[in-house]
Amino acid sequence: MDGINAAKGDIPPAVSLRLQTLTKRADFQRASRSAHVAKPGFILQMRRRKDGETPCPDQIRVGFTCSKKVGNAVARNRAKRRLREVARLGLPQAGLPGHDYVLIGRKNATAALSFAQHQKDFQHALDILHGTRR
RNA sequence: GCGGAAGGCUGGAUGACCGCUUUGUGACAUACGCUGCGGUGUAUGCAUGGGGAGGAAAGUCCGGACUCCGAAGAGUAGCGGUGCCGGGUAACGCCCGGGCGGGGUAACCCGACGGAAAGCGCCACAGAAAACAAACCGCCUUGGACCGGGUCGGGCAACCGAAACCAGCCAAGGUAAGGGUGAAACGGUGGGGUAAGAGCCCACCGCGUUCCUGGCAACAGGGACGGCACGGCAAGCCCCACCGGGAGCAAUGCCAAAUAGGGACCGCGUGUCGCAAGACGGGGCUGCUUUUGCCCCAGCAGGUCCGGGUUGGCAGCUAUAGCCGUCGUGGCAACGCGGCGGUCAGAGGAAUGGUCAUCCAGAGGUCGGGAUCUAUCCCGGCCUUGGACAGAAUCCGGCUUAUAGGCUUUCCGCGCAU
RNA sequence: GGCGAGUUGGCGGAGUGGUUACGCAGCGGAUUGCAAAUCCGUGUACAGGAGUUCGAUUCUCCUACUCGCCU
Repeated sequence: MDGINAAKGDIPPAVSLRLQTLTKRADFQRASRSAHVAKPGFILQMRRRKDGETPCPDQIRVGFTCSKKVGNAVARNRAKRRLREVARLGLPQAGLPGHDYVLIGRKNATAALSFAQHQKDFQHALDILHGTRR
């Protein structure tokens, strides 16, 4: 273990409430094979990580992605920014530790729907995935 | 006032709450490293201050900087590019000025704009002929034969004979004016000339050669001569002039981690003198040659491939061929030179934002008023709607492509008034 | 991000400056008691836009889309 990775592993538990961003293609592919909920503005996927997969087992990780169907680079980046804001405001309180979440942007709707509607849909989708609502 | 032409600038504004990234400061907290135990370095958090997308950031079409390939020097073969002339520039296929050709009433716009008498190739169909010209029809002359018409003679007539007048036929020759075609037909128009014709001759135009004048040049103007000889295509091959070594920041260098530090093949190769330093010689180094240079000469180093591992971090990485503003100066201009002031994103699955409110452009509807022959236009109120193209990825200079609108300068044509 | 290649009927796939082959599929007919196989016939294409040329699928430029390689 090098010094940098060792330092990350010793971070106190309070810091793990922060969201970490998914970057690896493999993580996205694993998430796509697990449970998902579709909303007009986005698709939410959730996966429980196996033990020992990351140094910090209680961390919530989240990823954002948009296919080329969403539009050009400006449209894709705008969709990802809005989804990132939704996750930043809602996920640290409502998310379960040790899980990976992936938000997928959809054509037109992600940019067009109101922000309050997105937040409502996000909470609803989380409730379904966590099993507290059918 | 209407219609146009050429540029330049701009590319929503303000506020509130919540965030991201970079950087300065702190003597604050946590972790780790070093320690001479005084400290010090790095990372993270916290507090506070500053910076944070474009005119095209795009396409990757050109030119460079930079890095590696052998130090990127010279010549040459091949390949690729550029292509009127002069200037600007680090350089360019870019920009400016000029020439020539084409378009437009004009302002102005457009042009891959060297060479087709160096050579090869192609020109389908149609047409007589598609490239050193030739001669199918036609026109003309001469000769022959005498079927037809006409003429003449004989005969009442049928008919017979003569001459070679007309048309046709055959042969020899002249000619290229005319000929359906085609993208393109071997100078054009007019006159003379001729058997018919023809640059055969003349005038003008076009073309070519040569001389003079102006211009740095492209080229322009004028004179003399020639007498048609020279079709098109070079974004077909090619010739001429000039330019270019190849690859690209996922280049390249360093650190850490991890695996079995593994296997196969190729190339070079055992030199001489000297105690040594070194010298000589041999071999290798981008298609080839050459100059200098580098490496090797006893087992080290080099190359290719296979198998396995990693998919991390740091540098390169953002400011100088700088750029921006302003003043002076040289130049028709592009641009150059000098002074002063300012300094301008550096992310890395990728920040530069999210939400809300108000305002300003804009569009639509409606109401009221005014102008006008009408179409319509102007002013004010209310409601609704609504923001073009588009996101840095090593960095610069260009080109090209996409783009709702708004502001502004100069010029041209027409109409009206003076 | 950088570099390179391609686009021809419904599908695959040649081609070249002068009317775009061929195979499979589709449709119609023949054959058969009915089908399959076989035979005959038939329709449908040069990614889009400019330029060069008498003429462009081909040559040149721009635009759009697709695919591959490089850490």
